[in-house]
Amino acid sequence: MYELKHLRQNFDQIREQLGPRGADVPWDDLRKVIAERQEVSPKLDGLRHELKKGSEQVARLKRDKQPADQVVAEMKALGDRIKELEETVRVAEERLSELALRIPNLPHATVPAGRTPEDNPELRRWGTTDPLSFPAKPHWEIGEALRILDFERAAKIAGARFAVMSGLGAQLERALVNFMLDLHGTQHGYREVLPPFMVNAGAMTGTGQLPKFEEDLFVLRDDPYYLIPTAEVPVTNLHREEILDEAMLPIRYASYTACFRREAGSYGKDTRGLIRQHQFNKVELVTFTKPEQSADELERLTGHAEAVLQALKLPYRVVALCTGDLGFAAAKTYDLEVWLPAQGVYREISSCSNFEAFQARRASIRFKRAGGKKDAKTEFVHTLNGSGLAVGRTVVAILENYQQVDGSVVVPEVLRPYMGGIGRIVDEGKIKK
RNA sequence: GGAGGGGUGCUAGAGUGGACGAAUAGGCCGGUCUUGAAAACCGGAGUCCUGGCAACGGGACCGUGGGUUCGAAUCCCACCCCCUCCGCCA
Repeated sequence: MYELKHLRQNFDQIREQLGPRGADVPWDDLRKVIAERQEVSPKLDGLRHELKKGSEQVARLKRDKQPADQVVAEMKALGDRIKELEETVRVAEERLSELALRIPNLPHATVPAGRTPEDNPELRRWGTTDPLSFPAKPHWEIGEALRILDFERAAKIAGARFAVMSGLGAQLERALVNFMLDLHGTQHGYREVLPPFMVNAGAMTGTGQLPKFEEDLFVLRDDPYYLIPTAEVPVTNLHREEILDEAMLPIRYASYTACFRREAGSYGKDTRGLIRQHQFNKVELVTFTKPEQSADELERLTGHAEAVLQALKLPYRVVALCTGDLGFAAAKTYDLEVWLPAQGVYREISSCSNFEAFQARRASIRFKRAGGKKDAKTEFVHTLNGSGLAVGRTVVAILENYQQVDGSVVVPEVLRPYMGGIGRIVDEGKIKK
């Protein structure tokens, strides 16, 4: 209902501001269904009012031992009429939300105009990208040679786009998760959350994955659950259908989860290595703020993700997504791209977004101001999230940036306490190639 | 998976098919009293849709969805969730 009201009151403005982003939306159908609902709904309320009065009259008559047959007959007819109208309204509202849930978010005013990723402006760079003193190898070659990454056996037990990590590779992954959670928890003030890795359709709708992107999700065959594509889904939906106290805001969560993505439509892209997997680990930052805080919060959250890269001494740059590259639910997004020397490119390792009230409206996440007037309405919170960071891609960056001429990989200093003091990954030689 | 018991407001917890948007208690907010507080007393409070500048109206909401009825928190059906016991299990 929130969606419907918002849409009805801002219909033309939304349509106009969306511009090409709203190209898929059947605006005329929408307008028609909204009008229909607006026409029938008050009628229905009126009839219900009559029915209520009539029924009260029946009660009074019976109490006074008076005949009520005539009123009962009238009310029966009225009841039938009401049932018809209820069906009409139900169908209209169903159709309405079906259409309305496919409308993307409006870009924030500060989002740069553009059509493709090439139009994304670079905001800043950190670290140096001097070439190595020897030819840089891609991470899959490094990992397979060290026997910490095994794509062949992963294909045997699962399929394409899966990896097995073992030995110090598995330890590196685990060290990164712990390091990131500790950093965000202790230094940055986030509360750690470990949610279910499967959710229901309601949660997926709340954050915007459904109904439009069902083909990107893994679905269970016999139970009504989806595997989460990101911790954003379970963690944002933690407060679905809640009215929060103003004093609770901002709420900041850091959450490790595995993430599952079908990657339908990306055949042939990044087929080698760990870049694009069906399952990967990620530490996600999710925050809820008051509307006036969300712009600052996005900068802050992005900084927290950057802090991980800086601590690991991995070179990166920050780009702002242009209007054409912005995701469905986001109002504004910064991507963090880490330097990969083998390909000589920056690759996305974190995406930090402000969704403003888009998800809050869908998931009904509201708050009430404390000092407000008596009749103050509830307001929608703003939701944000960002990877802090994608763990598999961080392993990629470490393998490639910390590789040595002898094929070993130096462990970044901040991770050593998490790896029993080990400073270098070498081939342990225990597993047959 | 089997058997039984439950889901009511911020919480606990009542609720014979009609006076129930819902008793009562606690908590919360405002006030009186007090140097201040506590206690006591008085008062106030839900969410959503909708009409109206407003005052103030109308409607919906007792896990969810159907059904019976003039009328459902209350009766019937299905589903979901929670608790207890049994089975299975990391």
